[in-house]
Amino acid sequence: MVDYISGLNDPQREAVMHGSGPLMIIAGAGSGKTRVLTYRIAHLIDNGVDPFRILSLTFTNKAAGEMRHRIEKVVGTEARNIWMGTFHSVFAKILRIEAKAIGYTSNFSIYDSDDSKSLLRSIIKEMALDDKVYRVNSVFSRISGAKNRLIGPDDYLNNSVIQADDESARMPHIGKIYKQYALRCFAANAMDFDDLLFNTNVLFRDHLDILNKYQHKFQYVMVDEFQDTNVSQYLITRKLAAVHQNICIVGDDAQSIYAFRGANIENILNFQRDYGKENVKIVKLEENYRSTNTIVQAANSIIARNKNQLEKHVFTSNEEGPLIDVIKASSDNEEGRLVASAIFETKMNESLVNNDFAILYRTNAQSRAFEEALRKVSLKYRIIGGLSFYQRKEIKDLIAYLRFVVNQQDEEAFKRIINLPKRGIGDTTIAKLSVIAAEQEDSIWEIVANITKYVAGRASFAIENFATLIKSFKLLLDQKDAFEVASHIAKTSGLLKELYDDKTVEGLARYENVQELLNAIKEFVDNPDNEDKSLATFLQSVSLLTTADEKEDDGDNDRITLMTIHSAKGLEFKNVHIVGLEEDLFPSQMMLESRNDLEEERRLFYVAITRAEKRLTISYAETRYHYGRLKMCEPSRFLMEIDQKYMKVSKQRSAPSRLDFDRPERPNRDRSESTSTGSMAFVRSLAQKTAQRQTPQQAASHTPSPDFAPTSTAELASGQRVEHAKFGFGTVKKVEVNGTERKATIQFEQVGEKVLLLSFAKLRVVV
DNA sequence: ATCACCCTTTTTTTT
DNA sequence: AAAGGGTGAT
Repeated sequence: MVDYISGLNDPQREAVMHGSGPLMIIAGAGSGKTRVLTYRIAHLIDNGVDPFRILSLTFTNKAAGEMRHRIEKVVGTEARNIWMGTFHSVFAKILRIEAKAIGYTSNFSIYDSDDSKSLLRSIIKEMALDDKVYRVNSVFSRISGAKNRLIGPDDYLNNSVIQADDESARMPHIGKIYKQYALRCFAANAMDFDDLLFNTNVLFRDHLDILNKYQHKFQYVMVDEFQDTNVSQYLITRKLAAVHQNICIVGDDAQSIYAFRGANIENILNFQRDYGKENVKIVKLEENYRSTNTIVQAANSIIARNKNQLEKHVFTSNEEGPLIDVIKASSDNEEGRLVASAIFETKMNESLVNNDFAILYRTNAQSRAFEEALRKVSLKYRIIGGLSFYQRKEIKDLIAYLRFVVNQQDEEAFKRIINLPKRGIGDTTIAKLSVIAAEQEDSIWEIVANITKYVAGRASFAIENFATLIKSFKLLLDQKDAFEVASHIAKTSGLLKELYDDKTVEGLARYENVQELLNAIKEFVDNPDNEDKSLATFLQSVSLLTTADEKEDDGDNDRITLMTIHSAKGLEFKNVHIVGLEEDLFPSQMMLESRNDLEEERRLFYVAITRAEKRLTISYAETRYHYGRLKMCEPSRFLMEIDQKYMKVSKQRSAPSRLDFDRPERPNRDRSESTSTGSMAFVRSLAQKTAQRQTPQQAASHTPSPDFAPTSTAELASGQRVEHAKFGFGTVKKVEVNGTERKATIQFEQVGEKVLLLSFAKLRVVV
């Protein structure tokens, strides 16, 4: 037997050895939490607990896979039988088994947020509501918020507080939309992400026999990243653990960064209340083994500003380590270059590998500048998250076919494929079909499948062909495996041919992507670990992939990792660059405006800092292209909030850009008192320090950055002078569109010293 | 029915 | 920047 106890410190050992009864582990960043969780499960199995009776909920499927692997090393292949995965994937699996009890069938579809929003769009249109008032995003987030608090459509409509709230937000009909949305999802035999948890709660509430079955099955329940669970998830775990009371939660309130999707820090406090303060064993893991003292203390200095936090003192006995480097760049592109060259230098000086580096940003859109810069210095990188493989149009198209063949009630999949490839079935025809379906009180598929009964003529011919196609695919479902069905569908539907005929670069890439999807299905079928090889199961696993789950490239795996801070949770790197430390970007303006939650942004920064083991570098840019427009940026307040004694200002590596000469006026905005002046003072001090450090040679070698303004747009009117950032190109005497003088939007791009005008179809600018 | 083009809007993080 | 929606031509 592997000795896994002796290497642990006291609290870690306590947590591992704790037998039955509720256990709460408050685990600071880098305190060896995963190790504890792994050994704890291994310890249980060693002591005779059946792996089938252990449920372990993790944050990503990848984390689950890794943990399973580590447990396997200790206890052997038995580890395969542990129930492990994300909340969504584990309960989707249970819902699939128990679907009948709540009126679904086991081949239900899972709507992703695009599907949900598209359905909401249709509903808002059908209800003749103003989509300017009822914006899909806000409607969706309100419905999602309600579901996460276990408020169903009827509860929503009957809740006077919520109704008053909607009233004051001038969206009194959200309840009706919610109700309609729920009905339509049900009719489509589909669940959205929130439904997977909501319906699990419904299942356990209304079917005590089923609840009982799982309560007894799961003798031990573990929940990792407990601070990121919402009420709906919390109640599921509470119900499941109610019989054995062997529930172990691991969390860190300082790393709660998902309140925006309903996560509730209160859950940690509720835990003690629910199981009785005297019954709950609490273990605090406060020693950080990951990072240098500088990094640990700097992180503490950030989080110390938050009012809402549990008492905890994270410390380390690691070495002091280098100070945190601060890089100031004049633009987002320059930030990319500076970070790339800093990584290059560190890598050479300390003989490190690409895997030792990570670049963490607040928003996915920030990755571009770093990608370009890294490519220029030939450093390999990988991007986690962003526009993922499964969100690409061609992939979603094929998946929509697969979904529809598995479940003909899937309305969103139907809308996607009915005229794809083009088969002459337009909006009018689809609208007609919906009308007939409503009249007959039948599903659209029933009408489509028997179209000749209802409509005759040209349109019906195309529909009949479509129906025949789908019926032929359905027949294959029972005879062939998922891969054969999928590749047959890809070929026969005409999707693959359409992409094959597209010989553009993008077309080629799309064709390869579809092949890649087919490969993934092949792998799924060939993988002996998968008991259930049905297409339905494949589709489910695909829709519940998390960003961290994305497949690694098989070839060269030594790569710098680029990702959002959210995706970085649970990971660690020797060298970390946190970039884009600008006010309104990080902390995010939206977060401050919509939820006024600076504390969550601070925790996010805390998470980012604590990813670093040895060296932390923070950077910001003074100007940035944001949604296509050049924006002047102020350094983030977070730069000041870090205890300054842990920071040093790096030498400025390039000249102030020409942008400095013609900054556009900042729009007037009420900045809150002290922060503004404070951060400006900080910038000045940075500038001073920088100036002092600069040698005369450096000052003389200022070269203007070559790639400043990739593209931008400008409104032009007659007589207006056209200027943008670093270049001007004269006065516009006239702007003509089809011979008529008018205002116009033009696009221009700088290539070297020249300015090219783009997008000229009908526009002539006379200078 | 489909396409090309233009204008407007959005504007974070993720299961 | 990118995506959605609308319009007029084919």
